[in-house]
Amino acid sequence: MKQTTKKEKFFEESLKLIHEKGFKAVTMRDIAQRLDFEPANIYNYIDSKQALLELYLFDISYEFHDSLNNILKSSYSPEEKLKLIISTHIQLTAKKPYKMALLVNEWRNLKEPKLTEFTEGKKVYENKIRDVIAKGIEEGQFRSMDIEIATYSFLSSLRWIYDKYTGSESKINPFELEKQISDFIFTGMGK
Amino acid sequence: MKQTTKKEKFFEESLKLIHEKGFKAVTMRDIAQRLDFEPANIYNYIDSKQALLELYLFDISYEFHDSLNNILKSSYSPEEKLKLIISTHIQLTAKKPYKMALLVNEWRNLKEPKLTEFTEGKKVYENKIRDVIAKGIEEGQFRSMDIEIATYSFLSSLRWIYDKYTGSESKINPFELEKQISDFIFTGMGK
DNA sequence: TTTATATATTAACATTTGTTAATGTAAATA
DNA sequence: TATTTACATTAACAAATGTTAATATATAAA
Repeated sequence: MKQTTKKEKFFEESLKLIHEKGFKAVTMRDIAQRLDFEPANIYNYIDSKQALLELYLFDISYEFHDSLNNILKSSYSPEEKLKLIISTHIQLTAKKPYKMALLVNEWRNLKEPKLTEFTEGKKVYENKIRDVIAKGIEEGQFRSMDIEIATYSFLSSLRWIYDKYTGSESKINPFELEKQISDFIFTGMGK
Repeated sequence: MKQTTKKEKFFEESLKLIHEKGFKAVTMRDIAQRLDFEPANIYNYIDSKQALLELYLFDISYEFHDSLNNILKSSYSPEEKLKLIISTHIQLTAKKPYKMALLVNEWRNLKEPKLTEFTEGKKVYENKIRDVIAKGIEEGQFRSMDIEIATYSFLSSLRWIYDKYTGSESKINPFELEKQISDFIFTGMGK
């Protein structure tokens, strides 16, 4: 039995609204209307519109960093690490697709100093991925290629996945998705 | 010797501003300030802020559709077609990286009926790509895989490329980029 | 020289938007 | 029962924003 259902509903519906219309396009009045109460009511739950975005973004961002760090701490090979990264990325995205969508599309709307904090974290994350790939090439598990482009390609192969878990269509099985994405990243489309 | 340099400068700088800050975040006063004149001046060049976005978006969108259609009309094999799509996509992106960035990030800010017109076109484009991939699998040029996921993966491998041609860093050679991306898409990262 | 075009300004407008103050009520807790 | 907590309202604000009207000037074309 959940408590404070109204507060939870607020955060849930606001998140979806921001995903649907974009952060800048959503007004406090939009949110209020969706929840069927007056705009002033929102400030019982959150200090400002910006704070709302920050909350969503840093919450999911932390989870990704944390999960990545745990994988990196392990003694798995670079290839196994990448597979784990793919796996946990898809699991997390399947569980929190709307926050993931904000992470991809709305971080630009952060204001300083939060914007810098976020983009620095983003760089750190990407560099960690790049290091795994670099090591994998070095050790001969991956073929020789441009490391930066490989990093971008790898990350972009994961970035669109939230799209499969937002909306009302039947959701794809995360494990099947993981297999398909893994195959694409490691063996490509060719035979 | 170019004519109407001021008008050209307006469209150029507005485009870059929208790319940097996002369409919603850019105000007419921002644009005016960048061009060192008064806001009212903008309306000598364009009817409205929305019209500006529409202009950029449908211009580049048309080029992509046109280029794709020309490739599809050819008698090349699915694999060769995909390679051509990659190639022309990168060439176009290298030539118009800022418009490409808007195409990826700002189309949501279109208003009806332009929004529907755009998203319909997007669907058409993606379906054409899917059909090429489906045919390639059917003919045994590509390995057996989920067609929809392959389509998303293929497209997402191309979607980030504008990032390499905006900004002031040294631009990567498009032909080298094409090789790297092609290799990633067709053979993956593994050996 | 006259005319048309491109480019510019000032001033103001109607809306929209995030936010606050003051206050009330129903439900949960002590 | 008394009191705190959660949830709600009305009314208004200051600032920001897209846009327009009226008008001026420099330049290029006729």
